[in-house]
Amino acid sequence: MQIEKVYEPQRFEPHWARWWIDSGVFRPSGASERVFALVIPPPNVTGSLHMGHMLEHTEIDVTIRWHRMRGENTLWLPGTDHAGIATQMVVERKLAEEGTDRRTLGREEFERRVWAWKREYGDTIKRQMIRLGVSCDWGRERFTLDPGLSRAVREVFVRLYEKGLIYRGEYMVNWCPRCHTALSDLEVVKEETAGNLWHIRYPVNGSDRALVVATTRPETMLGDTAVAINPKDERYGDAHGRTVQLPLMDREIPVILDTLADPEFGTGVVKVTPAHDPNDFEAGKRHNLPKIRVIDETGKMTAEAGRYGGLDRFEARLRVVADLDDLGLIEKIEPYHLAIGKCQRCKTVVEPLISTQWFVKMKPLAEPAIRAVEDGRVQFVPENWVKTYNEWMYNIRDWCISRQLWWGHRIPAWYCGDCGAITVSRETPTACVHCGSGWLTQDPDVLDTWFSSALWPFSTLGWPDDTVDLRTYYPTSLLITGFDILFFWVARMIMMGLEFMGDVPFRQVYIHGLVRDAERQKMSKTRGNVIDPLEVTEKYGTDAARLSLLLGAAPGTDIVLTEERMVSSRAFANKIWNAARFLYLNMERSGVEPEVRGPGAAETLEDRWIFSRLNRCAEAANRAIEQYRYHEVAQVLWQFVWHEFCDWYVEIKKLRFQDNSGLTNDWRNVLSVFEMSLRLLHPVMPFLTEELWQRLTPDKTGRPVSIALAEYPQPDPALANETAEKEMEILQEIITAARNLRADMKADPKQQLDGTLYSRTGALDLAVRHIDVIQKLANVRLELSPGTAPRGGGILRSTPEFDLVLQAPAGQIEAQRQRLEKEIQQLEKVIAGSKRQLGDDTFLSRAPVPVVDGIRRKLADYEAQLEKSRSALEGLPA
RNA sequence: GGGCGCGUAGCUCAGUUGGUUAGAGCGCCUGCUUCACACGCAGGAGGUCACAGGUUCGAGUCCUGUCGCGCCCACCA
Repeated sequence: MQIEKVYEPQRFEPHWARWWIDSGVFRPSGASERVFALVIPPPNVTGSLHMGHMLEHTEIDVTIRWHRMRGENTLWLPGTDHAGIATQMVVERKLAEEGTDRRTLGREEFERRVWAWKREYGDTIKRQMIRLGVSCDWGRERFTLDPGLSRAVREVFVRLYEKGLIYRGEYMVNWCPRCHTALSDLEVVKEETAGNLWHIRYPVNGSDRALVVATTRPETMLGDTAVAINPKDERYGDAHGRTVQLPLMDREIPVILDTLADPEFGTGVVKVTPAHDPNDFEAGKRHNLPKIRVIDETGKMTAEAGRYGGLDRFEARLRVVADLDDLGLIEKIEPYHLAIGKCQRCKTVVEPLISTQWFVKMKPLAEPAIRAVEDGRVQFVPENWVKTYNEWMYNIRDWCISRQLWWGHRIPAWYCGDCGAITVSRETPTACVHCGSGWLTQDPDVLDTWFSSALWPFSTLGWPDDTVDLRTYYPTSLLITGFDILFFWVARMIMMGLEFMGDVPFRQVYIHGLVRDAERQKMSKTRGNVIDPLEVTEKYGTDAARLSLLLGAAPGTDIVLTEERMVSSRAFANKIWNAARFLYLNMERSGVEPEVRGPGAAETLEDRWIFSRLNRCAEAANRAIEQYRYHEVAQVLWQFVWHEFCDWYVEIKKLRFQDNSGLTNDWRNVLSVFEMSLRLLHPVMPFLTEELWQRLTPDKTGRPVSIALAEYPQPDPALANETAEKEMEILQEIITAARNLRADMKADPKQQLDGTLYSRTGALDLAVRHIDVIQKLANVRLELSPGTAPRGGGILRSTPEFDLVLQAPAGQIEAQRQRLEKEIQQLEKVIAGSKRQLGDDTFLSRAPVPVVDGIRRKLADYEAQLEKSRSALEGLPA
């Protein structure tokens, strides 16, 4: 058998990757357990894969594999970033045709091309989406891809509309002048920016005085239709009922009394621009003020802005300020920090504009969703996300769902050219429902993508039809996702699920951390600080990348991902690989077939021990996955495989193997433990374990075709063996003590040292039985003697169980002296601590008995140990 | 302004319900090319658990406050 010295993941992953993906979309029948998850982008669509996805998919994948290996059927619902994934597929293919490596392009250029290709290859994209089983309705292009989802979207829209929960209204919306679309509140990101607060004088008509208003956006003054003061603000009593002259526009506008003005802030006087500020808009409604739009959809000043018309809004600001300054109307300018809203997608400064849009009334939908979480029908892991969820749900605002984009589900509303009324309909209407006219035009807008995403848990199962899938799989059991889309998606799925299915969409929501880079920055495509999964999986292997992510994935914490971590994960993969290499090569040498026949009799201590440890490991791993403690899974397996199986078990077994010995019990047990370890590891490191498992069992008859379908090891009380664990522990202590002494005296590793092991306990008998193991692993030759070590016999290390004395080469006792002195110091410290506790009556009376007993026992050990160390120190030659 | 979270070894982080001398990986130091693995083996150094109080027989763990950091939400011009 040829096995490479170093594990080269690239050689094995592509083959299994294909299987991995295919296996994902498998539909069980009569499922008992359901898993609800996002699609894992196929490896050939890596363009859309980033570390955040990878973490999410890894956690999902671990969970799915675990369930499947436990014989529980899973349904994995492929999910939602259809357009993104499909586009990336096209782009990847296009690049491959061109022979361009996407990594040489750079993010920006890549994104640019994605957008270009999106338009150019729209048709191909749609076909690809069909292949992926995803769906999208390309609104502006007027054809429908997936009748299912489109139908569900229209159904929901119509039902909500008929219930009065969807309405069309003129409101202030967040408008992106670059994307030319309205945005929901959530799509606006606030950015702290240094700006100015301009104080502008507005002369009061029929009076000498002027009202000074403070504003951060002077250009909007062109659209002012009032000036507000607080009714309680005594400073401006004389201005009540008067008007002011709006500078630059020479318009007379009223002074209104409104709580909009906060006497504490600025001058206490506010300019009111109902067309360009949400607060002013509300105030304008209260006072029936005209709304003058001075900025248009492209961010340019309108004709209403007089001589500033046509100017860019930022240019206009400079001109307005300059002109006001010329007129001597600038009272002062103070620097001011403000949060400017920007478009999440393109970072353009958002412009609040009055516009007619479609909205969903959220309060009636939010209330049942709040209750569902409160009474535990939906459970968050970790639980503290409930607070965040509630915070948002209790303060929820109506949701602007119409978008002026060219992709998306088109709004099923038609306007009548004759009577102007709206017809909302599931099917394309032939006549206006109000006047019967046939002159109908569909609303050109499309829906927010999150609108259809919110329907995903049931639309993917066939809703609105009453399908078997729907009845079987709704509600699903688990959603794994990031908190960044808690509001965008999770909350809305819960609301829609309750509204249309009458039940929650999922029982549990596991919320993972965000992936951050070494500088603690959130990794995101737009920020450009991503570690490219393509690169790292190629460099370190997908298994190593997965393991690195999992090791950091403690619930409730973010993940800092560094290359160092992947280096060590790769080392672990290599360690497993080489353990296998050792086993397989030795099997050949021994004439053993590389297959597993199940464990043989556990005749030796190390066998009883490793089975007991394996059992504990299985127990911990199962529990950890069940509780979504992925970091613990990884850690527990790492510890067991490396530091128990490799470091001790295999090392001991080396002494047992002889050439051509055939299939001994030793072999059967080693292989059995290794094979079970592979199965335990499989969800965490699928490729490596699959490859090794296949090599281990070349004859597949009677076995699952893949390790992914093999049984996940479950804890078995019959394997637990306290005695073996305790004995092995002492054996390890003896060996470690000997190695310690060797290191202290700087012994040549090749030189076998003589010594004596003294013991009055079972350790002596243990040592007698395992003297070969001790002598080989520590490279010493020991005599065994009952009793305790005599003074001055050599250098010593002792435990409550035994004293080990080695003959020190001359001149190497100084290290021993220092070590003993330090040890004595430490012991004195802990003895003092224990004594203090045991001397305290309240402690004795209140602490539980086992705790007190434990400390008593420990104190006795410490004291015995101290005695030995002191005596050893005194026994050292001066 | 409101809410959430974090501050533990040089670095990145664990530490389930308070209970023996606080852990891991990386890095560092010492010694080893021992025929599975230098992506390795053996050994080692390194922490007043941010600070100050409090509860308790006992606090890294619970409570209060302070300082520092991060995130989310919010219509104060």
